[in-house]
Amino acid sequence: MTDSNPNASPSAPSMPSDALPPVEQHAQQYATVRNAHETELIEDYVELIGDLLTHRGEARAADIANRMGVSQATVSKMIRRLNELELVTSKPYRSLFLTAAGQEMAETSRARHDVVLNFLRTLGVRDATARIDAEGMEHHVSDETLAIMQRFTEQQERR
Amino acid sequence: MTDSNPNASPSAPSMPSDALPPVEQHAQQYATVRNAHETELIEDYVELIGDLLTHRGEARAADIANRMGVSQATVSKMIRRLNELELVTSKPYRSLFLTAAGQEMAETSRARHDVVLNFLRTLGVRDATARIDAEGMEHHVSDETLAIMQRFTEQQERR
DNA sequence: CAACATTGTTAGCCAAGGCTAAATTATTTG
DNA sequence: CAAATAATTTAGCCTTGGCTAACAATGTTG
Ligand SMILES: [Mn+2]
Ligand SMILES: [Mn+2]
Ligand SMILES: [Mn+2]
Ligand SMILES: [Mn+2]
Repeated sequence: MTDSNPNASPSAPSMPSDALPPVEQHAQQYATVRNAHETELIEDYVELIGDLLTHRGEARAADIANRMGVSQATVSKMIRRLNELELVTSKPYRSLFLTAAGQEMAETSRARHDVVLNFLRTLGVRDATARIDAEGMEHHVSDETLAIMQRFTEQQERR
Repeated sequence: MTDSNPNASPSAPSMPSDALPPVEQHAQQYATVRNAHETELIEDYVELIGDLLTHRGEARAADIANRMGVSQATVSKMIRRLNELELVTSKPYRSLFLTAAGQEMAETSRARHDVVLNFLRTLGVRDATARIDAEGMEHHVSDETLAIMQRFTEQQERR
């Protein structure tokens, strides 16, 4: 064992480079990221389908492909997966709809996405940049951080 | 074409849900995320190897496996890839080292990681949470946002 | 220094998420 | 209403990043 660091949580406010965290904590960091990556594409699809239903009244595979910037074949395959996960219902050649579980996921994801996006805007990030960053960041923001972002945004607005 | 939205950039400060962005911009959001996901694991490995070299003097496959929370076989395969990308040099059964390109990537990634981590701490996120969130967020933060985070952190410290 | 423990590699498997090309099914229109 | 067009699905391919099990090399120690 080359490595054994029982304890190290220096919260010095701005040191250039902290000591390595304890092995278990470090592994947990990466595990959480791997976990987020398993669900984030699913969340983005469900969120997008919800948005299309809200703003366009229907969610067609071709629209999803255009908005995702991905081939129709890729979308078709993903729709099969969403179906198996019982997040959407679909009849061939018809608009998609969200199941109850799908709607819940869509709302949660949308709310989280909006908090992150508005937080970035409030910080002063340009809109186009904020949208790009929020699309990736949203999946890696804990509830704790999300609440802080929300509070921050509200406080800034109240001025 | 069911979908055609020429222009929509409402920067209203906290509307519940914005209109859909134009298709091309929307597709660009997802494309940027897909792109980040292609490089982020590589960055995390290189960053970790750099950190192990700095803090431990050597970077062994077993340590990486423990810290990443992943099997040794997975690490072994990834090392082959890092070799092919000429980011590390390795002789079998010896510590890894970073090439010049690898060192540069390690430093860039580490700096970015630290900015995000310290920003979250400054916001008031608990250390363990901040570490987890930073590990995922770092790969989805634009240079623009990074600069703003850095400035914010420095301003808060100067009080 | 031989046995045991640790470390590293290889082989072979799997699922996810891309792609292109071809086939199928609606929809629109002359 | 038949033909052309558009939308969707399927088939088959690829890369990435996991895994386990078996094997190989190195290190440690009685
Ligand atoms: Mn997203
Ligand atoms: Mn990371
Ligand atoms: Mn990192
Ligand atoms: Mn990510």
